[in-house]
Amino acid sequence: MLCEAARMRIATWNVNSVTARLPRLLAWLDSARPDVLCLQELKCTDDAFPTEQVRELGYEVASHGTGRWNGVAILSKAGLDDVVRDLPGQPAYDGAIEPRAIGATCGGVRLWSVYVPNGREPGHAHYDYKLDWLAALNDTVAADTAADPSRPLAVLGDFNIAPTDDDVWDIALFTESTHITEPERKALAALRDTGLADVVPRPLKYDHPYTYWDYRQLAFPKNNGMRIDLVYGDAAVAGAVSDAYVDREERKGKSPSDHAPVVVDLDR
DNA sequence: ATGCCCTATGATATAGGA
Repeated sequence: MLCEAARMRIATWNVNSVTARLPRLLAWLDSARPDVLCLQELKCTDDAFPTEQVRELGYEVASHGTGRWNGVAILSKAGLDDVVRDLPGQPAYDGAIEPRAIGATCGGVRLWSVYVPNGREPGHAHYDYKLDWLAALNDTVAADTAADPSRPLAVLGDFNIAPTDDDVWDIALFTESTHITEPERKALAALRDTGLADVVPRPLKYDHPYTYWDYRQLAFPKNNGMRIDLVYGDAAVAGAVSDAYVDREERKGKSPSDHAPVVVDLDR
């Protein structure tokens, strides 16, 4: 059960640099007014995170960033407790534990903001790292669930996996690529086996709820997109969903991220 | 118009993104 609020809007957004996206981020928070926003690809240190400007809009901030790459955060107007940085048992890459996960409890809901490794290409060390990382995520979800089975839980973020062939604009172009391989999709299936469900958002336009469009080659106007930003919720969360959508408006205009926010409304 | 890649960095290129 959601403890503190009957209604709660949660969202996730890979902003591709929180500094470069700051004007759009602040405007979007002010208009969409999520209770909780999970961010990925901050590309800044915690010291450089625009904490004060986000606070002025009523959000508490827990960020986890080390600089040039990666970085995740949770912004909340519904409380921000029991913050955990990194997954327990998170694998290292090239000797470093990268800032790709942060967990917190907001309004009685356990939430994780995750930026799953890209994988580069099948067979690359980064691809094995991606699968190892997903296994650690699975263990984290299982442990969190075991710790308090009555507490709703959701994982939100950039999973860098298209769950089905329909989640990319042309599957024929992906035969040599990551994001669609069986081991990656099996990792998602394992996550579902822990009791989570893929909360599929509705698109605001066209037939597929893509969340990412490359900056190049007119991908957005052509709707050459991918659904890789996902919300995985347990039965309590999935059962409380009253609406879910991709805010593709945020992919338009001046200086957009290449990802759009995914918004999920919960109503018990 | 949704419009032909973007970001941060010991920066005059490069790594990474997906």
